[in-house]
Amino acid sequence: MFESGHDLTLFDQNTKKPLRCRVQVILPIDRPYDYILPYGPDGQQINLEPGQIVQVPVGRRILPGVVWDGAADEDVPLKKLKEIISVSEAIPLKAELRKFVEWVSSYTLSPQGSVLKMALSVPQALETIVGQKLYHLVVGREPQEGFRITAARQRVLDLVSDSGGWVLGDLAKEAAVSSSVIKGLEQAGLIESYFDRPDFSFPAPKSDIKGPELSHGQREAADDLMARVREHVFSTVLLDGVTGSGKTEVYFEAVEAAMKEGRQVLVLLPEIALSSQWLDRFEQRFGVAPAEWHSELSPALRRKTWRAVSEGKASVVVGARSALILPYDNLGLIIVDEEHEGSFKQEDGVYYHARDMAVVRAKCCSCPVVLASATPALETMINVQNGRYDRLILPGRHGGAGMPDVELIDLRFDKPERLNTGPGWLSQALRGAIRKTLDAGEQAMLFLNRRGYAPLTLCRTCGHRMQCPHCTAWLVEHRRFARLQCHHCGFNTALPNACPSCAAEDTLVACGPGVERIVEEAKKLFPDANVALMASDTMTSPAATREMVKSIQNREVNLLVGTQVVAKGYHFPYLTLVGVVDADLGLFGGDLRAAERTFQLLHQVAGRAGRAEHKGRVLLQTSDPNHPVMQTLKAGDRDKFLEQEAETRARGHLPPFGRLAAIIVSGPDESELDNFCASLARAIPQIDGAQILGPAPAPLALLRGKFRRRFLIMSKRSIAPQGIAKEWLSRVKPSSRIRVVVDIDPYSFL
DNA sequence: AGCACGCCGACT
DNA sequence: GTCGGCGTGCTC
Repeated sequence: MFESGHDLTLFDQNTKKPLRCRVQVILPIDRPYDYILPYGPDGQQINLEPGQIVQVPVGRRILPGVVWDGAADEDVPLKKLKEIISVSEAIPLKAELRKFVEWVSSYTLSPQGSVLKMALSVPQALETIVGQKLYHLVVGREPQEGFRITAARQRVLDLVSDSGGWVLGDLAKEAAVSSSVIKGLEQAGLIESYFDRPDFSFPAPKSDIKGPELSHGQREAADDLMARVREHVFSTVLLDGVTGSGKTEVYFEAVEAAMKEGRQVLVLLPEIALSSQWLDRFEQRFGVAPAEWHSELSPALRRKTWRAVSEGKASVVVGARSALILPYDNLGLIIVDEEHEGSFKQEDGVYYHARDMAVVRAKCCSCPVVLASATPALETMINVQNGRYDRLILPGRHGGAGMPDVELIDLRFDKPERLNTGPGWLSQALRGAIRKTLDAGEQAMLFLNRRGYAPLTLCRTCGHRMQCPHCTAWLVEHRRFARLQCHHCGFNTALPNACPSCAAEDTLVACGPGVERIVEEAKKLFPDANVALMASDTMTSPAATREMVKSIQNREVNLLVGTQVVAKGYHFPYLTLVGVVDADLGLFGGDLRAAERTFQLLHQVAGRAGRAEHKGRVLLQTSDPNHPVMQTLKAGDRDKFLEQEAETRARGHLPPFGRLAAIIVSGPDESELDNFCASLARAIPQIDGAQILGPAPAPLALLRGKFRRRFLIMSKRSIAPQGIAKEWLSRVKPSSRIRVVVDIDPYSFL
């Protein structure tokens, strides 16, 4: 395009060709495009360095992009080329981040532009930041002849004589004048305006605050971490310690060491929304709040944080997985807390596991990464065993409280514990234990990882089951709202009076328990108790959560019913009994990590019992008491569980002893989908050390109105499934109505 | 991801 | 005869 008006200077003096460079734009495209370098005021082209952030025309839009490494392709015809529109004042992306983007892209099989888009997720941060126009007094200036200081003008002058600057609107309002009065004063030179470039820095954490006294074991671990931080070399270390062993205090020492080195720290947490307690602890330790990074941030705060991170003005960032790809100025330490948490796996857009990518990021930055957990993922433990990761073990519980006793309540029909009076979900044994706990003035908690009142509603007359119209899933009754809800797509409908199938009235019955139903039963059984419900839909705001936690901590509530949100690190010092209503719940569904997740969750829930001077007691209601998960929970033997789980996985060549990639094919037309899957199946390659299963209907065969099928690539550890997937899928072209996504290292089997 | 181009049904 | 549905393909 020659519309730029630079016809005379468009060509380089020597080659007579305009200079070009490669720019990766934030489109789902996996290679950079070529662009003509921009022209300076002197008509000369301005050379740009890799990493510089630019705005470029793409089609008929203008998009951000990044100047990429490597030479432009001189074969692209000149008439196709467009000129770079502008260069952002933001700091160029470092080589280490560009490498990381390339790595994530090739590992996840996502287009490079999609990965880059996550790094440039704040378009406002790339623009030139002007700031607010502020007015202040010109000191010592006398009004010119004929310029009268009226009462209105005087009010303005009185206000602007203070030290700060005034925004036009505020000043006019406060002085009760119109903006023309202010403009007039500016014209007369009595006041002047300036642009206040906002300060994007976060207050530096104070490192002079003395941390808590560490035990000998904690001190040793902390010293090890601090030494790693000072070395500036990549290493991965598992910080392994039970709940209450002080993992946070230990890694805070490493955080402090990094700050003293002048380097930034990233702390990844699984659920930032639920971590107000974490933030409080940080503030206590370091005197200031850290920079936060998660989806709830306001646009203004996002911009400020992005800039501060890239300019090294935020020394500690706490965030969800997306904080991993921010443009750090000098990252010196990454901490992944609760590293076993499944929510670190992102499953939309770019499918990546933040824990594993954190290790790669640390490698790119030559810094240590700390994985902290009381129940490490099997993957992590195996990496410790084969020497890829180091491990620091924190001894025992802090403050002397022992681990709680775990007992199993056998729910099988012939067992006496099951007997109870009337219908209900709480066995006689559990009821008795709750009674005793309440009578002793202590707190009890009932755990059931299922929201709502009942997971299934059916018609007593015709047997019709209330199902989501968009998903293969039952609708869950939420009695508090008299509604039926789909927990997969959010579909929501009023609980009908009559059966939608046979029109019989008042025949719909709730089947199975959800937490709301447990609350109902608990209130009936223990009318004297103060029962409270803690679930994600009752903790809608941080304030509501704080309120709830407070009412438990000061014992207004003595019988708590909760879903997995109660497992997340709250301290309830008077809680001595935990009853798990259905310990087997997570074991179903053919998920390869079902046992592991159940163990982790129940272990964590069990850890809620008995933290202060009182010993805790945990009762697990199970129909499968001989299951390894139940047996190892009872024995309190985490490593035994991991050992058994490792054996099971090794036998099935499952991760981490083999590799998996899921291919999810979806579309609105079922027969078209099946046809495509058949042609994919015909093209399945024969590869030594790998096999491809499928197509199988994905467990949620219908999700959000789309039909889904699934293939699974299983390969030996030595073979990367990425290559297989790429080669195989490239041979069968889907129609545009069919979507194919590749999920490397899948976690969710939905 | 957008956005335009392109080819078949209900309308001013 | 056109307006507009969304299927298809491209973006340096």
